[in-house]
Amino acid sequence: MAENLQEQLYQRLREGLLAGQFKPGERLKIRDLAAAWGTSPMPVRAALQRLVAEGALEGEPQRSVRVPPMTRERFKQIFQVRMALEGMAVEAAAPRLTADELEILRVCMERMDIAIEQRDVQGYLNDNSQFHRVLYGACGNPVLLRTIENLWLQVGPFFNRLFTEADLSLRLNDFHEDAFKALLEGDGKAARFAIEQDLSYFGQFLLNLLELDFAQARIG
Amino acid sequence: MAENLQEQLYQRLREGLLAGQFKPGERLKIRDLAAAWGTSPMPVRAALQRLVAEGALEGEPQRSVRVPPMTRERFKQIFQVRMALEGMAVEAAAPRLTADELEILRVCMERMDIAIEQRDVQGYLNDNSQFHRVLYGACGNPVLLRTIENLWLQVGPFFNRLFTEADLSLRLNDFHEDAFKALLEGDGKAARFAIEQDLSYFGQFLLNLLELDFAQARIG
DNA sequence: CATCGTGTTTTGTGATCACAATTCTGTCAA
DNA sequence: TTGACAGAATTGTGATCACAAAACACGATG
Repeated sequence: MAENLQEQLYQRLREGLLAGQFKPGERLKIRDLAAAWGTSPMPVRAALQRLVAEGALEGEPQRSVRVPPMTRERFKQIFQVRMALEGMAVEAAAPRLTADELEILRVCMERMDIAIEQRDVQGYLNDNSQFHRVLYGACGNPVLLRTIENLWLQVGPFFNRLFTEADLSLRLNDFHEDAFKALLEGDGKAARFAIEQDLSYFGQFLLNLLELDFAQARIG
Repeated sequence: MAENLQEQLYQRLREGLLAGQFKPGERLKIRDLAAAWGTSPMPVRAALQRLVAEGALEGEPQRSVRVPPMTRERFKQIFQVRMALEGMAVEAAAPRLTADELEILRVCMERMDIAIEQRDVQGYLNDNSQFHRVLYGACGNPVLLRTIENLWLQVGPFFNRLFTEADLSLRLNDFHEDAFKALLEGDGKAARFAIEQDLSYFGQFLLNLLELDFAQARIG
């Protein structure tokens, strides 16, 4: 249980980022976090620097690290890479998925349906995350997996923040089902296509939310 | 000139890695490097941790950081991702290349021809690196660019080490010329295809060298 | 001769301190 | 009211030290 202190703090920060607990543009100060966690500044510094190296945070020398604000451009840039890599991961995973993993995917889909019905945003996002994570995890390529996780970390801070229950729509789960059927038949190409459609649909959704957010920022 | 100390050390280590100055499996010890550079262990630690976060070095908790040994599997994994991302970068760069950048590419090709003729391995690798770097740099997607650079950093330590003058072949520059012609005509698809062939050819070459290296290790 | 165990050294990790660069705050001048 | 500027407070960076875990060397034991 007792790992490295800096590793623990890294995990906490990472989860916080993925959960959207930090506002884009917000500056994370070493001493503040150290005081909050009750540690010395040292492991906090290490954890922050690691996140900067991974692209999850941005920091100029001699200046406070901050959560990178999301722009249309950056979102599109990340999206383009995600599309290529996650598509590739699905296609590679298709012939390698075990029965257990398929079962997990099925359960995730069930729970997403329920979450949508109950308008439980947090639950939906969690299961959506797990669905994709399990799927990509079976691709057999750790380098690819790691790169994908990095990209998720870069979009996480903003989309968990913007996505509200008003945006929950049954359509969101359709592509998961398409992908699942294709995977059952071992059709990698079709699964890839379905996931790419999922990303595309979800991505367009988020892009709209981002525009709305900009508009609101201009007013308020 | 005087940036962050840890940034400077990071750059030095990075260059050293790309130049193949460190053997795969070699362990980099904080105090040793600090003594060698004449600094305190602190900025060295930060630089090493950054490289670990980028995947260029590997380190388990409470253990020395080391240069990851290259295996067939890992090489294929990295290669698969490189193929997708570098191909995408070329296609995106094709309509954006300026006349200046095209000129740089042309000069790189010229110099590679000369380097091959003179059996200047180091010169060839430098220009090859610059050729690809300039090409990808024009893709207009910083996220993509950063990811590609990370992957280069992961293969760098081993291929600059294994590639010797015996392996210099004129064929190596053919695909660059194909790509260049396609770029002049603004044909992104063709340029992508040429670069993918280049990667494929070069990658197969390196894979063979890797096998030879394994065989030698088994004997010697 | 091989293998395990023990004591020593090495090495990463975290805390504390010193310093310089940045950021903040309040005041003055246009 | 707005802008710049000087002082103070904040904050990242690097050095030094303390400690525990890992790596190592060497002798005991089968």
